[in-house]
Amino acid sequence: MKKTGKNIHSETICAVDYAFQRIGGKHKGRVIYHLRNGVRRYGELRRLLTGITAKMLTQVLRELEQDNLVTRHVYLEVPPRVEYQLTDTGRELLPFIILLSEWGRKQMGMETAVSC
Amino acid sequence: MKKTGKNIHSETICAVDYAFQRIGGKHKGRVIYHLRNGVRRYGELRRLLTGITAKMLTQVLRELEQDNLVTRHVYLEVPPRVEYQLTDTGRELLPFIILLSEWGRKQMGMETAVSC
DNA sequence: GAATGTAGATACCATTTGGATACTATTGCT
DNA sequence: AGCAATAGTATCCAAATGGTATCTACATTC
Repeated sequence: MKKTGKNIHSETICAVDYAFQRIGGKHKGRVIYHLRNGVRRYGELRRLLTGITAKMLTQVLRELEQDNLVTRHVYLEVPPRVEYQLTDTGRELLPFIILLSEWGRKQMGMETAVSC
Repeated sequence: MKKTGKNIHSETICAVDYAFQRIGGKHKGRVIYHLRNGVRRYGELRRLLTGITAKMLTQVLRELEQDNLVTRHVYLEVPPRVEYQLTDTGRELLPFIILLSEWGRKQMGMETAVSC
């Protein structure tokens, strides 16, 4: 519970700002990118997104869920299973993320470039 | 002078991360957006980017300059005149920013939507 | 001589964000 | 009984980010 106040995009007026608030942040783009091919389990994402801590991954996923960019599906099993998937709205962002990653790859120089 | 260390994208390996480091942050997208039609003076940008302080605008512009996304042209006049412009690399980002702003506008609902 | 305008710089503070570490619950496996 | 696996929480701390207020230089204008 984050105090109170401007947690959800408050009164943004600028569409560019608005969009950046939804996909900005350190890891959001990368999470969306790794959901590009469909369903992923929590643990899978954690292994894919090297350098992210459990706390951050959870936090980012929750924000994306609240933002209606991913869905979270909990299976009542033990050990637990939770699957994440892009919503239609989230999928609409994919072209952008993918193009951006291509731009990034180009800028980095092909040697160092890694899909992710 | 920001301490020392990982100021310039350190050793990012992920192209998505890399791209977000270059255009992420609270105002970068919007600054790029407002440079979409060519040259802008510092003061113009400040008036266009409502809600940004002089400090932040300067900081963002300097980062974009270091990142080779904008050029800074100082005229030795009094009162001073400084003009900013996108580089070719920066211009390559425009399609994405514009698409993103369209996505944002769509998401916001047309009523509230404002170009910027 | 004082005020105005431009494009900042600088110091200081508050908030936000991110990270390290340890901990939980439950079942199956050995 | 003890351990592994999954999907997290909780707590505390460090760093990054953003904001406020004040200051500068210099020519022009009042």
